[in-house]
Amino acid sequence: MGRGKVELKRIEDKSSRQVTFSKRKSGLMKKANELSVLCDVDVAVFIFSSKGKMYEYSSGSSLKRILEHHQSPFEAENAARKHVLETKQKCHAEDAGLSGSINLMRLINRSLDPTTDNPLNVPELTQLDQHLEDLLRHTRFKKEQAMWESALATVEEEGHSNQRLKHFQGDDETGGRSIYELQNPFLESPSAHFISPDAVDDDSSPPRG
Amino acid sequence: MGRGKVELKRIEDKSSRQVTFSKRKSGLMKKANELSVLCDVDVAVFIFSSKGKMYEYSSGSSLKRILEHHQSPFEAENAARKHVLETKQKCHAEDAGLSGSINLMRLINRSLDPTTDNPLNVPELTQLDQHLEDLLRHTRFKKEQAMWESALATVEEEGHSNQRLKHFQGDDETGGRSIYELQNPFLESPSAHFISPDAVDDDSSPPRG
DNA sequence: AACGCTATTATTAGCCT
DNA sequence: CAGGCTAATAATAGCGT
Repeated sequence: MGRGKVELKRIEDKSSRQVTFSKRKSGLMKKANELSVLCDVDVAVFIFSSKGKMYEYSSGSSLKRILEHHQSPFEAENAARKHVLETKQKCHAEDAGLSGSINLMRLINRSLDPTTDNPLNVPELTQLDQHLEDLLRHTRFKKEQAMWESALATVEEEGHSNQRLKHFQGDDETGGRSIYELQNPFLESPSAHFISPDAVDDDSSPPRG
Repeated sequence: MGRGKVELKRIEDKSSRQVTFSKRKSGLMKKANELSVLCDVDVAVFIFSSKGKMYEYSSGSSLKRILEHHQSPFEAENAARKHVLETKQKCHAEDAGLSGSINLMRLINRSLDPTTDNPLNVPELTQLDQHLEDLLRHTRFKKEQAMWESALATVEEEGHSNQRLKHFQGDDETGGRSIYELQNPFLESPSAHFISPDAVDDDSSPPRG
């Protein structure tokens, strides 16, 4: 929508690409905000320019409350899940875990962006720390569960092709011990990496769209 | 833009709100894609409906490579930073850490969404586990660093109002030991929560916009 | 609830300053 | 390069099916 139609391919001219970026970026964020308000949903938009600069929009409604109340995304999810299980209707508050994860994303992005102009402060880092810890615990639990299920499926498959199902419901004399010993999801090498935490400031043209 | 102008407030009629959501959601994602292609940037859009369902767009260019190569976002960030430090020009590949974090966000979102129709499988959970571990290490390093700086600033401040700066550059006989003993960022209680990892499947109408 | 159809409004490409 | 301007294209609200 302009003086001429435009085809969907990278704009080669650097100058007009920059202009188009600026215009369309604000357009996108306006649209995101409209969607959020009109339809009462949480929206987050992240844009990473080729220079590594991040631009962000997020409809922080329940977000800020979550941040202020120092609630972990896992706690929120847990509460949400309980609520879903209890009522299964009237869904309206249990998105806290999901929209809360927008906040987590923001923290992660800021923590990973070496060119950000406001790096995380200590309370934010502490919060991120706790969130990550919760998430890690949650992830490992899920992994353990998934591995069990996977192993169970395998055994069930084999038992099926051999004779009958007979998948240990209390009376297992199949010879092997138990599926629970097939793998231990918690035994993973910590995979250490080296870190060079110097902050880089190469902000020649700070954007403010 | 339609038969009538619309004001920016929540659409109260549930039906038309749903229709508008569907239409504008695809519109937003189209815009996001256009911005990504035309301006050669990475874009991610996350939408969380009030029912807790997540919709997502992301311009997965370098993303998939990162996922396939099993690269942690921290490694990516580290590599990116090195590259920035070395060349400081020709920025084009070092956004891997940032766009890579989009992938992390996707994993996190899927892991937190109890209503997703494709929960994380074991390789994905393993990958998420490692990413979170890296991020946690990174975050704690940053926190430690930030605490030191904070403490240093405090001491400097006090020294300033007392006499002179004199902030330990090797010859500190100020009486106290060292700022490094003021706080230990790694001493945090693990903050255990209980977990109810049942998967809930309440997918009455799976979206496909 | 999902699709098609316009009348309308919204966004913006190319210029100009 | 950052703002206006305007012609022109794009998105979509309200209907009908």
